[in-house]
Amino acid sequence: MPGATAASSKRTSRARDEAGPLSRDAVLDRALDVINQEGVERLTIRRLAEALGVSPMAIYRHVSNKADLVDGVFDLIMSRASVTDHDEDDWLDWLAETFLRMRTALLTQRGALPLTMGRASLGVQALSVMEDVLAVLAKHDIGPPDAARIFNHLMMYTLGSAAILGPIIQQDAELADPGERTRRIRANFELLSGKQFPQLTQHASELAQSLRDTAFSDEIRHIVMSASVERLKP
Amino acid sequence: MPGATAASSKRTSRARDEAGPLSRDAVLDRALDVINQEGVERLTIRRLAEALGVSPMAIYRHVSNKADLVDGVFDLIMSRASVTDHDEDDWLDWLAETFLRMRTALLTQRGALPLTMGRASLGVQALSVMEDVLAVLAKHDIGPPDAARIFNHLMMYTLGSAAILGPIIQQDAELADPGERTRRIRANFELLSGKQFPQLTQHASELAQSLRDTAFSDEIRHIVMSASVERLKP
DNA sequence: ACCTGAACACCGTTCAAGT
DNA sequence: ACCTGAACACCGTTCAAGT
Repeated sequence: MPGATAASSKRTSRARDEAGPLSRDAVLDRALDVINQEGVERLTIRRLAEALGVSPMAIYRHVSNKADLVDGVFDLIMSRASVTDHDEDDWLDWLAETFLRMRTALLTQRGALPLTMGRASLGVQALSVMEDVLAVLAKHDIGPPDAARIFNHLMMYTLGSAAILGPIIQQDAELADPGERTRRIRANFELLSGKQFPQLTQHASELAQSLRDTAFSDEIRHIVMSASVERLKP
Repeated sequence: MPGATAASSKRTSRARDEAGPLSRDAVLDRALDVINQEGVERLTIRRLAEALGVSPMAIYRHVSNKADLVDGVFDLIMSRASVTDHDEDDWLDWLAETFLRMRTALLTQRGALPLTMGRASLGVQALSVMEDVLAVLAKHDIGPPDAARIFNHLMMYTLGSAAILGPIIQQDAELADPGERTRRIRANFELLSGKQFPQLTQHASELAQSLRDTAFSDEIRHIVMSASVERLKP
C-alpha cells in the first residue's frame, strides 16, 4: 500500500494526537470537514488549527495564506465531485449529467459557492472539466466557432443556477428533499403582495418548478441542441 | 424642495461635521461610496463609521446588523442601475438591454457580486425587476408554462456570467476597455500547457470572445427566441 | 432620542523563540 | 525542520453610560 492519499487521511476524533507531521492534504481534508460540519463561515485558520489539534501557526507551514487555503479546498471539492467521471452513451446525456454533478457539488458542499466566487484564476480541477467538455463537443463536430459559445452558456447557466439556489437551500436548514424545497420556494412567491407583484404570484408554481434538478438537466440538453441546430442552417 | 433623497445626500469630505442626524439612506449611501472607492472587503461597520465621522455604534441605530447593511446596499445598487427603466421598441432589444444592464451593474459596482451571493431572500428592487420582465413576456403571449422557464434561464445566465467575469475584471486593476479585457483572458488560456489542455489553448480566442458584452446580448436574444420557437411546435 | 466608550469574543498574520 | 506564544491590527456586537 504505497502512499496514503488525502482521502484516506480521515480522522474521527477532533484532535490528532497520534499521527505524524501535518501535510497539505491533511490540512485541506480537515478544512473540508469543518466546512461540511459547521459551514464556510466557520472555516478560519484558528478554527482549523483547533480541529487539527495544533497551533494556528502550524497551518502556515502548508498553506501560504487563507486565500491559498480556500483555493485548495475548492479544488478538493471539484476533484471529489468527479464531475466528468461517468460514461453515458448519448453525448447529450453525458453533458446533462456532467453539469448536473457540477451544480450538485456546488450546492451540497455547504458553502462551496462562496469559495467559487471571487476566484480570479481557475484551479487545475476546474480547467480539466472545461477541457473534457470541449473534447466531447469536438468529438461531435462542434469546433471552435460554436464550442466556446455553447460551453460558456452551459457553464454560466450552471453557475448562475447554483448561485440562486444555494442561499435558498442553506436558509431552510436541511432541505434535501427536492419536493419540499420546491414547495417552500413556491410559497415564498405566493406570499408576496398580489397587487405589487401580480406576475410573480401568478407564476409562483412554475418559477419554483424550474429550479428542480430535472428542469435543470432538460435545459442543459436544450441549450446544446438549440445551439447545434442553429449551426446546421447557414 | 421637499425631502432630500438618498441620492442627494452625497458628501465630498470624509467627515460629516455639519449635517443633521444620521439617516438610513445616508448610511447606505456612504456604504456604497466605501465599496466603490475601497472595495467590498473594506466595507465594515467600523470603517463605515469612520467614513461618516461617527462612532461604530451610531450605525446600529439605522441598520440592525451587518447582513441588513449588505442587503440595503445591494438594493441600492439595483435601484441605481435602473435595470428596466428604458424603452426599446422591439421586445427582444428591451430584454437584451435589461439583462445587459443587470450584468453591468453586478460587474461595475466593485464587488456587488459577493453581496448577491449568500442572500436567501431577494430585495424589493430585485423582485420588481423580475415582475417587469415577466410582464413583458406576458405581453407577447408567453405565459406561465414557458415564461418562468425563460425567465429563469435568462436570470441564471446573467448571474453566472457576472460570477465568472467579476473576479477576472477585479484582478487586473481597471480593465474598463473591453478589447484589452478580451485580450488578457485569451492570453490566460493560451499560456496553459498545450499538452495538458489542448482544447483550452485551441479555443482560447473564442472562449475570450464569448465573454464580451455583445456576445452576451446576442445570447440573451437567442435564449428568448429558441424558447419561443419551441413553444410554437406542439 | 441619539450618540459614545469600554469591553467581549473573535479574525488573519508577523515575528521571535522554542525543540 | 517543525511547531509554539505573544503580539498587532483588525472584526461584529453587547451593554451601560452620557447628553
